Amino acid sequence: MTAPEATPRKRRSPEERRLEIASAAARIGLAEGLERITLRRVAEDVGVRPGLISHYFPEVDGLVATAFAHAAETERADMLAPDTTRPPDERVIALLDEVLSPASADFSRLWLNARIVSRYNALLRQSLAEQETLNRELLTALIRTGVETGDFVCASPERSALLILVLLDAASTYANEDVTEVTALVGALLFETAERELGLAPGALSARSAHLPPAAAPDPAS
Amino acid sequence: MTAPEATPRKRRSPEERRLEIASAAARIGLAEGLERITLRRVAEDVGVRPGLISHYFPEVDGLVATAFAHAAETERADMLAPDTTRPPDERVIALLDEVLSPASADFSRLWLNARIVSRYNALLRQSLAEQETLNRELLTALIRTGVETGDFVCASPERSALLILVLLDAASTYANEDVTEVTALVGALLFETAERELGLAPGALSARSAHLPPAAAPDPAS
DNA sequence: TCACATATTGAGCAAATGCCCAACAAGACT
DNA sequence: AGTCTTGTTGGGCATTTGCTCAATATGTGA
Repeated sequence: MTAPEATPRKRRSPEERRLEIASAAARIGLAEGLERITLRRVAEDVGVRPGLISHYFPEVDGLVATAFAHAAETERADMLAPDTTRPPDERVIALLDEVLSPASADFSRLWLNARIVSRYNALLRQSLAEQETLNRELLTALIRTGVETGDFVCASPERSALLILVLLDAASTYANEDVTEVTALVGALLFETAERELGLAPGALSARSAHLPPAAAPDPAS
Repeated sequence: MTAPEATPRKRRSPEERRLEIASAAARIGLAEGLERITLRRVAEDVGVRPGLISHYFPEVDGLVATAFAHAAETERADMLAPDTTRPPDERVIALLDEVLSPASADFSRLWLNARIVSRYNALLRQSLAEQETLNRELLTALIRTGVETGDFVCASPERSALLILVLLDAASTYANEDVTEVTALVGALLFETAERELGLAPGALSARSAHLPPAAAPDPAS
């Protein structure tokens, strides 16, 4: 049925091709898992012969690491890009909402996946550490900005950034299953914790959450 | 150097052999990852030919699922076994301490690992869901007991159990890296959250934690 | 228009994995 | 001791994977 479809050989600049391969690999890793990034699978997606993939990435481990980095950068550009046009609190809300949204389930899974695979892949391990650091630095910077503008009150932005990032991970650990229940629960805790860490009144963030967890009614009186 | 070491053929009862294989697979999965559970690898550990593994587990997926279940049951027996001899609060503290301890890093990793691999392994997916449910039920029961004895005040034990379990996952997500910082941070949040969920005074649990996070000084006044 | 640098292919090797099955022998039973 | 059930082996086949390398042809520059 499906003819082998021998496309006429197409020649590209090394940089262009490298990027094309990395993108394809990132797409596969994101949609199907990092384990599915194989020479032949990527080659097929790019419309090229497996040998060419090896030519640009002498070892698959490097390709996987690059693919992860590529995806992580894409995600970061979406969620943590320095953006001076919006107030810090609004940016924090957007970040939390984004990660809690089902739309980012693939990215959440990818991070988990990377943590597991990095056990056997030193390059990926390094890439993971770098991306983690970058995210933490950007969130720290965002919190610092908020402190400077007077929006936040926070003794240790690095500490708070880490705590929030870990909780974001937690919220997405169950990215496989019916997330609704877990998301709602952890989402509430996440907003609550963020508010506390950033010196905000309860509800200051969660009340303006688009994705807002059902009834985040803080009820201190039992 | 290493002679093939042809051990004299040893015959066992099916149940015994099955358990032996499952244990070996669990050990491998725990120490090196579920991806390392292969017919030949397990056979080598058991001291048997690969064909025999196939005989007891017609498909590797089933063996992996069984191995995970085996490990999860072992862990549960250690941390969540019904135990009427100790008061509920003490048992909760022991649970949190246990998971935060570096000694349980392998188990934490295994759960993450299972979540990832279950994407390609339907049997493992089912096993994972079962083990999750069992853990949640046991923790729910523990909280219920605490409510009955008057130790805890908790509107929804199921809800609280889930939240605590998710946070435990979060604490161990970074089981690969230098956990110290993350563990301390999330550990503090974990105890704090548990205390809130169970209607306890701040510090009621954390103050008695053996593994206790450094300075869990609740400081409501900024 | 033609040559040339090099991006790309085609073919293949070695290793690892899952799975199958006929033959073998350990140990229980008579 | 001999028999017979069945746990166990040995060998092998089909796939998939990473990687190599000489040969090919594309598109640029002379």
